[in-house]
Amino acid sequence: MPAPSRTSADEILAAARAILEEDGIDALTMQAVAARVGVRAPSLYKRVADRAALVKAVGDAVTEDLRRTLEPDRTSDADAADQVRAIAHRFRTFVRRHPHGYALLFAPLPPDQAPDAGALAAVGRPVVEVMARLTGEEGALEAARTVVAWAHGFVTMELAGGFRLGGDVGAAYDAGIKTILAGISARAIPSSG
Amino acid sequence: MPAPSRTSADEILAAARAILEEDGIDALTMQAVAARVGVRAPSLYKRVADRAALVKAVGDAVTEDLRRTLEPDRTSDADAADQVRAIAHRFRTFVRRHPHGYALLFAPLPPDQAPDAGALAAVGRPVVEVMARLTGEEGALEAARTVVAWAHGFVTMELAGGFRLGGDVGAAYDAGIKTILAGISARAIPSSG
DNA sequence: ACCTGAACACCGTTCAAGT
DNA sequence: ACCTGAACACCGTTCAAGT
Repeated sequence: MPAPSRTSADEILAAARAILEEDGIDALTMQAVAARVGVRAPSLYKRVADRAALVKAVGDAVTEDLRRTLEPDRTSDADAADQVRAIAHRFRTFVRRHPHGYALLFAPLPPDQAPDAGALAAVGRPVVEVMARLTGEEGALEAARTVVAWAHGFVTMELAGGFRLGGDVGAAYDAGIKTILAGISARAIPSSG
Repeated sequence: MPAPSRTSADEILAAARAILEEDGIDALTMQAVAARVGVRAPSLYKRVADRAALVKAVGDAVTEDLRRTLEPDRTSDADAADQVRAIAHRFRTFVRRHPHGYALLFAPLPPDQAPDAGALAAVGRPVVEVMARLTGEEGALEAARTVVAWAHGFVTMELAGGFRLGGDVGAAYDAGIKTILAGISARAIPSSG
């Protein structure tokens, strides 16, 4: 006799993400996920291979959300530097809203739990695209990497409490990106845009 | 009848660090540490409060090693920009030699396992010190934060595999720091040094 | 076809009992 | 004093048995 499904892979993934964001990675147990979707832990294995696959799926979902968040506004007529600043601002807002999710993307995880590295690398593509208008195509990738590394480092250290030494962290963030952009301009011959 | 000690807090800490560096944080179990020092797991509780305290001690020890690694060479007569580049280079070398240890410093850990945030923040002090010669005292802290955030972000993404898209990563690192320093120079009025 | 309790391996931790 | 086996709570995972 067929027994009706009481949950689904999507519901399990959503529950896992909610638990992660609320209580962190250590709280993301199979039993907690099962309780949240209303089954017992063994039933989860009908939908997901194991906990590692579930953690990976969560990381991949966060990656995709972040990618969408950073998509450039191609209808904007703001100058390229301002568009980079806008992307950087959306990035920091995302990370502050999803601190546990973002931390998962760079957590020291065994390979079977780590999110797809290619997809994660592709998240920075909008920055390369906009940067090409500041540096030309040749220098765009390197300049984008510098901006992305700085932004990632800044928010990671902010989350870790490394910037408590004073002042307005948001203002420091905007000052930082202006410094980076100034360095990029000083070292590149801008093209038309 | 007193029983002789078969291990010590120092030996336990060293064993924990070795296991972390060899096999990562998930391999750092009380049983693995106990086996390495030649006792059973319950005996560890005579020397360390619990696993959380041991993980924190490992992180604090890594922090202290990193702090020593980044100390500026105060006898050097290299110009300030070259000294910043030298510190950045020692930083990347340290992280590549101790990837699991460095990852631990920014891992999403419960508060009782996280390394001391104040000590971690103090690791960047040499950068502030040298930067003051480029920017003056007022701008040194902000400029140092920008360099530190960028360097941290760069190596973190390098470890996560985010820079596979090609080329010489070491050269990209040096190019990045030159860009940052150019931006700092462009936005600051240098003092004498 | 899916769900469940029971079972197993593993880990952190406590504690009474050994020396 | 320190060490140990046994025990407990917890977690991931498998599987035979239910519907």
